[in-house]
Amino acid sequence: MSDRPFTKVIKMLREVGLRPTRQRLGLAKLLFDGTNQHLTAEELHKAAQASNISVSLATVYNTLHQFKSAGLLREVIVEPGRVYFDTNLSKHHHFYFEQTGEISDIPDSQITIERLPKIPEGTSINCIDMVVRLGLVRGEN
Amino acid sequence: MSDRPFTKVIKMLREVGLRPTRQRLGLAKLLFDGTNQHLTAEELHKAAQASNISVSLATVYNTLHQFKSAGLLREVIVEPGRVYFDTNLSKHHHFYFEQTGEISDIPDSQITIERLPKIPEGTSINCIDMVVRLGLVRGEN
DNA sequence: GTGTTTGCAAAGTGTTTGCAATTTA
DNA sequence: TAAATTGCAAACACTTTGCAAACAC
Repeated sequence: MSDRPFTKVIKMLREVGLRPTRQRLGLAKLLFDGTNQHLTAEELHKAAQASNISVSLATVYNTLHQFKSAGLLREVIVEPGRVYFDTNLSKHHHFYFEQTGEISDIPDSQITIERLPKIPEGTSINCIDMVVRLGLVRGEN
Repeated sequence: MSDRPFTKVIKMLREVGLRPTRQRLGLAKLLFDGTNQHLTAEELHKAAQASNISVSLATVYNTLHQFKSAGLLREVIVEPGRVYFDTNLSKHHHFYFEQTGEISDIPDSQITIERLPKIPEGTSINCIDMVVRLGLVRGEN
């Protein structure tokens, strides 16, 4: 850690037009640590508490949506009633472990969508989300 | 309509071990009319009311899950906080119209997943869900 | 100082559940 | 009659919102 550990994050936030408040800096530091993460708002809130970053759950929700709108995060929907936010912005798809609720990335190099369907006139593709749902072999548990 | 319009549906329900109650028959008739449908519980409940099929929303939820467990329906998740049920049981993927919240089927013949990713040891693929999210061209609205 | 952001608590949305009354076989 | 099913209302999980206080520039 340098003596100005927030410099990069501050810059990142300014670039997308968000004021670098204490809460945003704390959350950004947890999120953009260089690893690919898939977190719900509650998980991030707990992680923040564990790191002594004082921030309310409502602010975590707001911040996640601001980061998403700013293009710093992607939303992943695999389960009813729960939204994951993904720090990996590159083209990729997801494994979803149905037993545990865990999500992990599938590198784009490991999967190929060969033919794309004709899309209705007047529409354009925003994105293609693929989820490979995994269970345990032979009904183990 | 024959004079025994429920014969097929009764048989279908018995085959999956569900008693053919008035509510299930009514909902099944709406769902399995030969077309591919993508309905939420609320939508089905409204459709039932419109057809003078008296059934509570709680029963619609229960019935949809029973039909799903019985393999008569598939669940489609494209949006946080809303579950669609799909009457098309054949292999296929979905278009999702982000403006309207509508879902439509992509025939499996129009799309191909070429290489499948290596899946973690001890797991098996339950299913692969692909959602092609569509917007309007050129930011029209 | 001015506009932005935060945090709380309340409200909202879609879904599930407990249980008594009803229905099915 | 025994077991399954229904419907209501309450509970639920997750998320959003209104607004006064706190903060950033």
